[in-house]
Amino acid sequence: MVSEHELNERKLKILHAIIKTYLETGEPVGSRTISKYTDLNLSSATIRNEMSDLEELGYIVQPHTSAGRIPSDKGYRLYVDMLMEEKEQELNVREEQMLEKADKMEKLLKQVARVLATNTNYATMVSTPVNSANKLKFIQLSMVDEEQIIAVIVLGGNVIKNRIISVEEPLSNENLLKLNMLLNTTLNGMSIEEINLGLIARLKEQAGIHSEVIGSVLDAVADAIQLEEDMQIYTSGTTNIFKYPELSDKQSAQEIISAFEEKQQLTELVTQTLSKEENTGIQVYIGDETPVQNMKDCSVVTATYELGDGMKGTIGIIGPKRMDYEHVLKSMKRLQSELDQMFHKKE
Amino acid sequence: MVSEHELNERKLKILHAIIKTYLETGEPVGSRTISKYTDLNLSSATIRNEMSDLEELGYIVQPHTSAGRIPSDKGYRLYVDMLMEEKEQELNVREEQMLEKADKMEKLLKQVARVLATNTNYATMVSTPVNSANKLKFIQLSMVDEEQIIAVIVLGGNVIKNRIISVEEPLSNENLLKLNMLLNTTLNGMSIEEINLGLIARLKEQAGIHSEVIGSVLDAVADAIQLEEDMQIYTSGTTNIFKYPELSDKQSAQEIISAFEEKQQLTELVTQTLSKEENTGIQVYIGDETPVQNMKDCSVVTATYELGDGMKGTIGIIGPKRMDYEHVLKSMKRLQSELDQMFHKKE
DNA sequence: GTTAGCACTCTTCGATTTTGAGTGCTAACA
DNA sequence: TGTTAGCACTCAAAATCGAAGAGTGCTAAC
Repeated sequence: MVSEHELNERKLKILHAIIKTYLETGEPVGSRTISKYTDLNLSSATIRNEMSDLEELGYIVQPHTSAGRIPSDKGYRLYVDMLMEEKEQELNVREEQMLEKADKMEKLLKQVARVLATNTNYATMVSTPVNSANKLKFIQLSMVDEEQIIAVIVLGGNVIKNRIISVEEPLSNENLLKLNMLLNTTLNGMSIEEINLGLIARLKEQAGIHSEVIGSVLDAVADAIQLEEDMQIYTSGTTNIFKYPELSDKQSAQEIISAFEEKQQLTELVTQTLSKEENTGIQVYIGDETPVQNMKDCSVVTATYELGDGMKGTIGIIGPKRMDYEHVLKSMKRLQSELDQMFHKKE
Repeated sequence: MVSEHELNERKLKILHAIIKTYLETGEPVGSRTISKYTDLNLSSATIRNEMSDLEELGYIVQPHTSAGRIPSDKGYRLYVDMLMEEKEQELNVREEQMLEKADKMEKLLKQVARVLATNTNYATMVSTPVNSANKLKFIQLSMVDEEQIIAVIVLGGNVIKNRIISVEEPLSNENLLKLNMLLNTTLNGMSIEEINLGLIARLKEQAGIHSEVIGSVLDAVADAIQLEEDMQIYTSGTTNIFKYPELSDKQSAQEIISAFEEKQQLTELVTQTLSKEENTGIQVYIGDETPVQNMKDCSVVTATYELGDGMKGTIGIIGPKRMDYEHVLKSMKRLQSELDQMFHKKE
């Protein structure tokens, strides 16, 4: 971690100025620029000396001799942690409207991804909410036709799952009713961890001749309750990466886009994000810090949102390391609170 | 359409040779190459004369003077329609295994997309099957808790939909049973078109005090039965386009990748494909022929697959115009029949 | 400690040249 | 009459060259 002894105030100011201008221009920044556009009133030569020190300390690097300096990962990290001041951001009415319209959760989340992408000019992702400790709320079996039973399973947060179960011979209405009763009274409010072998054995016993149906049902329940399976991830603005030359060479572009298409890696990012419990729920990964290998030349900002009932989802922004962190963090926070409002208005 | 008078056999042979070598190399092909690598035994000068004719007829074009020739869209079209001979293709055991493993439909389709992408080196898409004339098979209402009813709707092909309906006061078990009976006897086997206002009015009347629940339920049914809503599209190998220089400049790449991310355009492609009833179910769009604007510099090959019950889905391959049509068509046909087998084995 | 000045390094950009593939045309040939 | 050798010509792509310019590091003076 950065000690204060390492950098005096002047060095900090210079570093700040370097990073800020680099975020805007994307070009290496030289000593002359800093000397002119800050209120330090130092000559370029002095700046050069300081820059030389900063480079030695690892906060900035030179792409090649006789080029200006650009921030290193360590420099960015310092910037995000200490230097950056967050500016107030006005509400954008148009976005507001876009979000209002979305009626269903799924559409809403897609919309969120899109709004965020157009608003920030980075690539974005939004995961559907999942529940790490999900509880059973309701089970119902019904005969669809002679050979098939449909099991409707409602989890906390009104997540609905269905499974079709095939049986040799139809169950009578009466038996079905009994079975439903049995299942509901026994399993209601239970989480997946609580449904153990002993319980299953007991259930089967009570079900008598229908024990094999119980087995199938419990399999279905266990299957349905697995969260990863049905976490969806929506992405938007992937092609925004082409706006940043440092990411749009074939090699990088290919890696990043692959990660966005094969959702596997994003899933990884989401689970990792959700597992870390931070106070604000917002995390910044710079370069190598990211859990997604394919994005090691990017910065990734994630936020978690909550629905109550323990349901949590993740929003992510992926862009170049010279990302406009102030803007992004601000947008994230706004979205977070907006989603919060929406979901809590609904209930 | 191409008349036979326009091209004698020698011209056809030369055109064939040009296209074939261009498909392999991706570079404009000159007269010398053709004269050397065919059994025509003609000098390059003669070939040049013929090529000049072929250009005048619009089958090939010259990117610039003093370059070789490349096929025009018209040339490709002739090739696909007449010239191409499909070579036999050996079964690939590894793919076979990959496909076998997938247990659920969703996974299977994702797998199909992936296999096809790695096998062909093009970008691929697979749509989940939808039913253009879907019928209601089963409806069941249940109380989840005091204020919420869950409606489970099963459509032909065992497609299951759920809707949650809020009510002011709970329905008694008895009433629920009646309502279920009423709904099932009335609506069973009906398609969306058959559920008209008269029927709805009659239903509401019979339901008595629960008429407003009926209204909500029917809304839910209508909503659930809409096909577009829940057609999913899986893509794979989008980044394969970077393998073809003619598609990997920023402009094109961005357009194509956007189309793959925002599924809107692909949905368009699917509906268009499904609406055209061809004998083999395989279609080839070359360049401007494609329904997807963003892919006008590509060739698109689509195939439809069937599940019975009128459920149909689409597989698509998107690549450069100089696509290996033989290989692609062969792969498509194989996949088609393989999927057919699988789905009919299951039932 | 700060700064002016200067030599030096590298990239970038444009202009120019070179190279090589490929054509079209003409004249000769079978 | 169709085929071919030969040659002049064209043009894109690659290589070469020479500023121009941005920026640095170092030294010496303030």
